Amino acid sequence: MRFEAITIKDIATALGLSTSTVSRALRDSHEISVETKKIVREYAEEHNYRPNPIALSLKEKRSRSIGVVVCEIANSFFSQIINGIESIAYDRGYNVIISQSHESYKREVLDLSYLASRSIDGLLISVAMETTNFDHLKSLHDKGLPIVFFDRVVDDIDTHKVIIDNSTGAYNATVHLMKNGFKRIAIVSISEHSFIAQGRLNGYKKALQDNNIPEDEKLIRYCEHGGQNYEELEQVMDSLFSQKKKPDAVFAGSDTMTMGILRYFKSKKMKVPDDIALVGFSNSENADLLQPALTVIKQPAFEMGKKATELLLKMIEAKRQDKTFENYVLPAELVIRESSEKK
Amino acid sequence: MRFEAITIKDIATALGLSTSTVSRALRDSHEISVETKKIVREYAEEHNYRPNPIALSLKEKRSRSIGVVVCEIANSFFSQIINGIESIAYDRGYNVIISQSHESYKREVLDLSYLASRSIDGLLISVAMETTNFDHLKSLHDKGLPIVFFDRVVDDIDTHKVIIDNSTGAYNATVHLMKNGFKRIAIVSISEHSFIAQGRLNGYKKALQDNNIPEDEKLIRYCEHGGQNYEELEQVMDSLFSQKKKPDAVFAGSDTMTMGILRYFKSKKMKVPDDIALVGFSNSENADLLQPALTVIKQPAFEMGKKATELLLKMIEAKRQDKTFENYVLPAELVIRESSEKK
DNA sequence: TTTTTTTACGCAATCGTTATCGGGTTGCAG
DNA sequence: CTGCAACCCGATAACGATTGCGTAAAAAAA
Repeated sequence: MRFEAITIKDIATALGLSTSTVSRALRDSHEISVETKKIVREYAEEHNYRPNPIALSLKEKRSRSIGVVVCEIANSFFSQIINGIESIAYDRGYNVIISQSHESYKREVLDLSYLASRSIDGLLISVAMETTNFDHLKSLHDKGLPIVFFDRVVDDIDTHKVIIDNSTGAYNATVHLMKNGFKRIAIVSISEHSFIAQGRLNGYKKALQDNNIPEDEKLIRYCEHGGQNYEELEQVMDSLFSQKKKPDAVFAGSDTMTMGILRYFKSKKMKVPDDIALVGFSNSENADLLQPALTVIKQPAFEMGKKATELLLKMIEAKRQDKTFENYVLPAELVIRESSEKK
Repeated sequence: MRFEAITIKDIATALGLSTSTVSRALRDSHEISVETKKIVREYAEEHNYRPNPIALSLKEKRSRSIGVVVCEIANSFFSQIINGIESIAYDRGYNVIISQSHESYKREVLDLSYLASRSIDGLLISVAMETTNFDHLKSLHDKGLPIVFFDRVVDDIDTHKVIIDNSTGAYNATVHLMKNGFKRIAIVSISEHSFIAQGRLNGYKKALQDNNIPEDEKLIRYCEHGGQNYEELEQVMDSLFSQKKKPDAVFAGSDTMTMGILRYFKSKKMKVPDDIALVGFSNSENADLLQPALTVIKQPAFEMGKKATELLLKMIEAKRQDKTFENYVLPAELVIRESSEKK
């Protein structure tokens, strides 16, 4: 606060001491007498002195702020993650600067240069779906900026990563559908290049294999933009359901897509689960209130944010940099509801 | 970035100039020769020089960051607002520091002292539902901190405010229910003390009056904690529906409560809208996918965030403080769906 | 030619804080 | 009585950037 903020200098002149003495007294240095400390502290307390964080940052060459890049704040999965990030950062006295990439590579590069110019101490990022070139991240990493990836990670940058066990999540969901009698299970996935899509696809395929159901490429579809625009999703769905042998269940690869697909079914008057079953990744708080109540794979978003932040702060505050990095994998939970029940 | 960040001093020594010359060259001062400017600029460009924002903050006595206090990030209404805030702040080069009050007065006070200690240039706040004493805000306001209230405002602090037209929103929703033939319309509102609850209640009452329906106090209920915990809501609903003359429609006063009430009805096997109609405030993106598709009053959250931020930045960047403040009122939109249709 | 003005740059202070160095006073052992 | 810690504290220099002031040299005016 610039508003008549009291500084160490003010205390010094008021008490007839030097700034260094005041500074030391407040930091409880042994080379200041007990009485002086007491006087200084009381005065500081009384006048509600707070060290100027900006001056400290300048001196310590650290901003005590961390940058966060997500695609969208207004997406329950990411807002829950941010919640987790905040909860740790707040406790440890760090600022959180949030930027959104809106899944755009260009915007992500811009965000990063902005964050770098704000001199962040570390970075938490879930890369945009569009991003296939990681030079902007590599260059920051090479310069020594502590980075922790979460959810959408970059394989060939060596640092901490916090991910969901996408494979097992997808596996469980697929097995669940098969157990409920569905035979032709389609998967609508986000961009094929993405790390996450790979994991989810692998789980899906493994589930088919383990149950001796042959893969059918016609049942595997991708949305390059992750269903951010409904039109893309609609096209993909149209092509999926214009086939002769239609799927009897759909497994949706992201929150936005799960909702989009449900919306698609409604618009086509397809009854879920009677005409078609649906299971999808989703962190919506209200999946139980949907029509039908949706079977979802729920991700521990809050924990993810917490864990990623803890790892980042550990890196930032480490005396010397550690060369061993964690690859923290969180389980995804299958919540079974109506949308996957055969009638 | 502390990572080998290039400073003005580095440029100066590299080019055999003084820091002042470099600084002025970069700021395009007229007292630097064209050639020198060119040399400096090229060198700066080449080495990707960025002025250290922390040093600037210290000098200019402003942090270029604004504080935001909301009750919950992971609530679509507020995350949409934050989205709006970010969109403006980002463009104007401001940081956004977000804190959550979780509707707790204590936490709100803590948040504010934290933000103040982070030396924010201005504050955007939607006060917690618990908060009835505003001294913490008044004291900051008196010290000269620019504040803009949004959504939940404080009447007796004189500054910019951005609110939703709660009264008209509630009025339209109530009239809509009456037009659809509902007679006993209950309102379940957030804390009675709140500014918002008052507006919504007034709209509700006015709608009844205008249609010559007598008010019935038994149909007006409050949740002190705004339905943050389901138990509170359940109790209120139980008492509402244990009456002899039961309501045939419910008007819910907040996003959380709207979802909670729908959940309540489902748990009690009450069919919406056949047994009971429901209309509520909600900014959920998926209200159309609910069972039943929900008639909601949707608030222009994104715009609200934008407008509040614009006003705040205007205050912050004003040479002299203006004494006339805007009370910006945004319209709420009634989106009609199944949950309010009589069959 | 001399004086004045302009040009183009450097010096040093400043923002708030801490670290380094140094200095004066006291107590105590040699 | 001297020397040397121990104790308490002050002056100063950073951190990176801006800015008022000073000034040498060049240009213009006298």
